[in-house]
Amino acid sequence: MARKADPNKRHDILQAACRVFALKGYAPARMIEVAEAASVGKGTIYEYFRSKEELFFAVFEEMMGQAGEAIAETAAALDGPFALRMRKLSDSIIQSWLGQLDMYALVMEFWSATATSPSRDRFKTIFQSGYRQLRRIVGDLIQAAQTAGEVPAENDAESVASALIGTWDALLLQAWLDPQFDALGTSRSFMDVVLRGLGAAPIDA
Amino acid sequence: MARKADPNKRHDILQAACRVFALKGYAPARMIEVAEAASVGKGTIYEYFRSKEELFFAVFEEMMGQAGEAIAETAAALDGPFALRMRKLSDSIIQSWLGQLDMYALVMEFWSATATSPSRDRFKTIFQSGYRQLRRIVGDLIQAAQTAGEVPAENDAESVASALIGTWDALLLQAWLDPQFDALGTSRSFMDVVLRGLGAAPIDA
Amino acid sequence: MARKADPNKRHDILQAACRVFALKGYAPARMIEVAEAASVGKGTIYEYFRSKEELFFAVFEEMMGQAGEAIAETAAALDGPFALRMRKLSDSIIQSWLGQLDMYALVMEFWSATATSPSRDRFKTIFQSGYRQLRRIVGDLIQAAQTAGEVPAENDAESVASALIGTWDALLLQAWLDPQFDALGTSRSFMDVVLRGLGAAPIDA
Amino acid sequence: MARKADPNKRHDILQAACRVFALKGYAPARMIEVAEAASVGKGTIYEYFRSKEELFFAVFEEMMGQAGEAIAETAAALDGPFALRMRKLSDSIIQSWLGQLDMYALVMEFWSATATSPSRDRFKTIFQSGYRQLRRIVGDLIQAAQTAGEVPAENDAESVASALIGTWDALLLQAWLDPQFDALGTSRSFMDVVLRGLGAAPIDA
DNA sequence: CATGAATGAGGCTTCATTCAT
DNA sequence: GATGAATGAAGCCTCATTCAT
Repeated sequence: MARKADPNKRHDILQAACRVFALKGYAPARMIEVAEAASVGKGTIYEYFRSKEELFFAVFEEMMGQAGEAIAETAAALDGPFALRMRKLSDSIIQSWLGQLDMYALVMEFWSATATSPSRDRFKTIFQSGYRQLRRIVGDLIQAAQTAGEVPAENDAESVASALIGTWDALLLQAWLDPQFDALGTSRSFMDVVLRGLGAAPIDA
Repeated sequence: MARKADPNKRHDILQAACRVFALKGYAPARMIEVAEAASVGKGTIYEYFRSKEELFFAVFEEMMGQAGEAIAETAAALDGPFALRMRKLSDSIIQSWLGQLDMYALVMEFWSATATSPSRDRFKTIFQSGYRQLRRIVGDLIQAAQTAGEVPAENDAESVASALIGTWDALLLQAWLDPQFDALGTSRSFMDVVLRGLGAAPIDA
Repeated sequence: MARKADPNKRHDILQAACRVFALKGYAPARMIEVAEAASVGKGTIYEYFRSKEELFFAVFEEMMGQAGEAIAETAAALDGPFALRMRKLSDSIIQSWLGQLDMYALVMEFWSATATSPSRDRFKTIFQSGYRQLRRIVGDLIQAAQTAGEVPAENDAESVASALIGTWDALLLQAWLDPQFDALGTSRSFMDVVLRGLGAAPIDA
Repeated sequence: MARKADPNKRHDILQAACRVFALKGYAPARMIEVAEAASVGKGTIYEYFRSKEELFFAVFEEMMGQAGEAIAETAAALDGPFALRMRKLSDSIIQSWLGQLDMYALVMEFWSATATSPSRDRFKTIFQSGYRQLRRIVGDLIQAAQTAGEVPAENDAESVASALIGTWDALLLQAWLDPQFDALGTSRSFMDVVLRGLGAAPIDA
């Protein structure tokens, strides 16, 4: 990824591409639309990105990186009893995405690219490492609670972590599908069940 | 009379399109590939489907319809105590999709179409009704157990249903992303937690 | 022109083709439209006509033949003084076409085919012989009057005939272009001038 | 700045399209042929014209505009007695078209488009205004002569104008149909008759 | 560096024609 | 003979990419 002179311009283009890809999808998006959205000439994009595909991947990397950082920061700031920490993490993830639900279309495009893009492997790798990171954060949270004796150790922390991540993902998907859907409320109700299943002390008791 | 219309031809084309779209994705898929996969002429596709878009939507409808039927059948055949019924349903869904994991790429194309296709609304409608159906099946299962006193009524059946469905979805996604991922095992571990959280009697006790 | 068994069906198809070609033009007309207009199967057309081109040419031949016959009949029935005969012929031609002005679109298609069709020569030949026939009829009318001493012989009957034919043609064109245009009145006014120019006694004197 | 837009390119394409449409006709003409004739890439045409249809219409507009201008100029330069002015106008029109008789095929395509093109109305409008302009020029010429007492006022100038225009049109058509046909001689003979009919003093007397 | 005019590969789709029934 | 399902050649047009300015 040869970065050219003006890093601002690169970033502008990335931002513009993000909006355009989110709105139209990868294949239907036109390079000219990205150029116009970034207020640059069509040729300028190619000064910063080798191709449409490359641009899309760069958007993907950027977005995943930011999402990962945001979660890592949130996780690092967690405190209080186990159930509360889990609730906070869950709420934070759900809420941050609810605040930019229109970006979910973009996530779908990323998944699609992971399935069928000529460079699907790059997409796959990033997605996998993202999942791995998230799984580790959640898994560590549970294991720490198990080690600390806050919850019994009988459950497989890894599995629960994987499943919870999936649940968040999917609740956001349903929210995106149906604006009426109460993703936050549903996630809280469900987290209560899961936490009880894990043997955690209820939050308010 | 002319060459009698082969009543299977529409279905053959649909099958072929399913394979091609799954393999290449909607936009990169070529009509000629579908034609060749179906062993028909390029023009023949247009005897049965107005356009590429229409063909894709038909594949979507067919697939969602079949998936819905399969789950409805499975749900109708459930018996035994609550925890077992849930486990059976979960296992059935996970296993049936694991058996055709390559079709998951297609599901992602459907999501992508739902986000950005010109006829996204049609996709959205089908997806929503599919989710609604599944939510009802799972929700009814839980409520029946609550009514029967098998589990306490304190939890919101609807929320748990929504979340569980999402979890299955997302576990399969992870399995598709990483062939090493044990979706079935993870789902079982997680279901144990959830069932305990719901207050259900353990399966083997 | 291999005529097949059922001459009625051939005629039906010809009629249908005439309507369709007049309405849509040669290139935009679809064989299926002709088939439907003739209430026959698409393949049936090919039992009677080798190709679309051939069908179009057959329509052309038919139409030119009928037009030629009609004019010949009219001409044969002319009587009275020269000016009256000319007026009658002129009126008859103008009126018969005004009665089927929508067919004028078809004439334009014929001209177009004469210019650019792969078999333009066949079209050209028919058109030329049609013009020749008409020129002879009108020319003979004038020459007969010259011979009979009804008008002076100083003018070139052939030239006047050619020009008059063109005038009728073009007045009908203007009528087709603009439904307000009074082709009959214009032709009468003009014929008066021409007849006076030829030295004919006025019709009403 | 990018490669500077060649201001002639639009015109070059128009010229090329003119040749190709004249030679092959609208429907059989291929965009690639136009591109090659203009020595540009296929896509370049679409930088200047939205579609094949649009290109064709542009050719039409251009041609009608030029023809109109040419006639207006000729008309403005007319002098001498009435009969001479009419003769000059007639000769000028006939001769200018005889000099580019191959363009007559294009005129026929325009007529055809006026009859059957999806945008026939645009064609119709242009044709009508062209006819109106020409009718006014010729009509004014006659009326001026009537006003000046050069010819009696008994004839309808408008009608004669309409008919004469049609006659020129149709004589050129016959010339195009048959290269042997002497359009100029015929038009002169006929003009003599018409002028005599109008009561004009003979040219050479 | 930035630009946008020019390009042409390639896709979707149409439709005249064929031919099995 | 009549039919219409099947076909594939061929065309219009799009749009990512290039490169002269």
